[in-house]
Amino acid sequence: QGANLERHQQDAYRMLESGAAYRCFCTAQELDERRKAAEANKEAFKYDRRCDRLTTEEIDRRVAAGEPFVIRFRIPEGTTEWNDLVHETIAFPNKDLEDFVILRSNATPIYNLAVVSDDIAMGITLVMRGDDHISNTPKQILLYRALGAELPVFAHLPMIHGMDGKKLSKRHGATAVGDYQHQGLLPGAMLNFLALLGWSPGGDREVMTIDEMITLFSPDGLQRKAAIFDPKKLEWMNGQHLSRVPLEELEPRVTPAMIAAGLTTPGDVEARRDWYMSLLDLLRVRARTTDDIVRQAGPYFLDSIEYDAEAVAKNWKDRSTAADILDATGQALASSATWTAEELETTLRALAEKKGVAAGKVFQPLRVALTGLGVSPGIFEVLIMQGKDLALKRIGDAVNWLRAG
RNA sequence: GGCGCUAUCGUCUAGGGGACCAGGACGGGGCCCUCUCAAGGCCCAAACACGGGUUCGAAUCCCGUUAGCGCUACCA
Repeated sequence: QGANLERHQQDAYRMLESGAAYRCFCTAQELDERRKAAEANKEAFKYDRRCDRLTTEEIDRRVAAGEPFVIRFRIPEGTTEWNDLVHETIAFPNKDLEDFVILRSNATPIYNLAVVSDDIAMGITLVMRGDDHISNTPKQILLYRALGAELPVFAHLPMIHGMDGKKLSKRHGATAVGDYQHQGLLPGAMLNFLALLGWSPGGDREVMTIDEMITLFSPDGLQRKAAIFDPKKLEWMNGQHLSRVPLEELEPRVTPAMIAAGLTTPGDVEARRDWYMSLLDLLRVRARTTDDIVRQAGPYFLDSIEYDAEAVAKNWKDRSTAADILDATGQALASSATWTAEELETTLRALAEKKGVAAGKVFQPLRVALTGLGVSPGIFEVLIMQGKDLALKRIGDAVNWLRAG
């Protein structure tokens, strides 16, 4: 830090000595007043270089008197232009630039000096940043030249705007990346989504892994237009990644939330890892975030469940009918020997036929008994994931609950 | 105000003079699949900002207008 500051100061004084910069004794208040006056007259304010006209004696006298000063960079005549990696040629007439401060009166550097000085020191060859820095670029180029350094290549990427069309920033629409992670978004999905705002591999390619994006990348695909951040598409993108990512990769991103929700423990996950993995595989299909997975997971871990009012109203409309069908279902299932999807299906469909009702009239009440919800993965998969003991217990509980009410 | 950047469906975009009465995706609507919900499949509505050029021919090239955004500090 101290070494950097020292270098910044040295660079500023180097420009002062070479005549590329000069001391300015105008105070912030004075400048502010002149700026306001100009604004009142509807004139564009630009520093009038009055301190550049000071005589050497005058400057020496004021410095010796301990008067505070800043160092200003003197904009030369001409035009400053560069070949931007994404915009091609961008040119600024120097007359529109003003003699900007590079070193404050407290001897600390202003941003433009600091970046240039640092980038030179670090040997930076490519500067990629947001479009909002385009107007800083001519000033920085002039600084590179005054410092006798080689220019890096500049690439100005489009901004990302919020749904209101305004620039997203610390002050506007800021969401910490950690928040997105807590919302159950996968890093790969976030990166994929963000990459597509401002870049396209060409063609119709959209869902990509990080490695794929890297191999597909080319500056030609860089966009010039600002993009609007659409949370809906981000969510969709996350759902895509959720279903495609290898299970082993997904597991560590879900388990902490599962544990935090009190559904399981590290030891439990370890003990029945195969079962746990197939549960994740089953639930991720209809999830858009890892949080969705956690929300759906309750019925497979908890001892007892709550019945969703809506699901009950819809699928257990008539309590005694529901209790009877569930009772019969429980009995049919109890005699199942293999507990495989095929056998379960055969058993339940046979039951429906025997009762003279559509299969759904058996499946839906069962779904509520098993999960408490009207929505879940396929009923046979639920039965298998829960296992015979738990499933039969759930059915028994449901029958009791229905007959008690 | 000055300067700069940008301009294809609501949104992200493909497109680089004829292959475009403009393709894909999100979102919306409908259908199929189906034990529910997703996923998946199929279909529909939806765009080249405007005006001038250049050219045999412009979404594509040039100019202007308009609009949006950005910058305009002893902030970064």
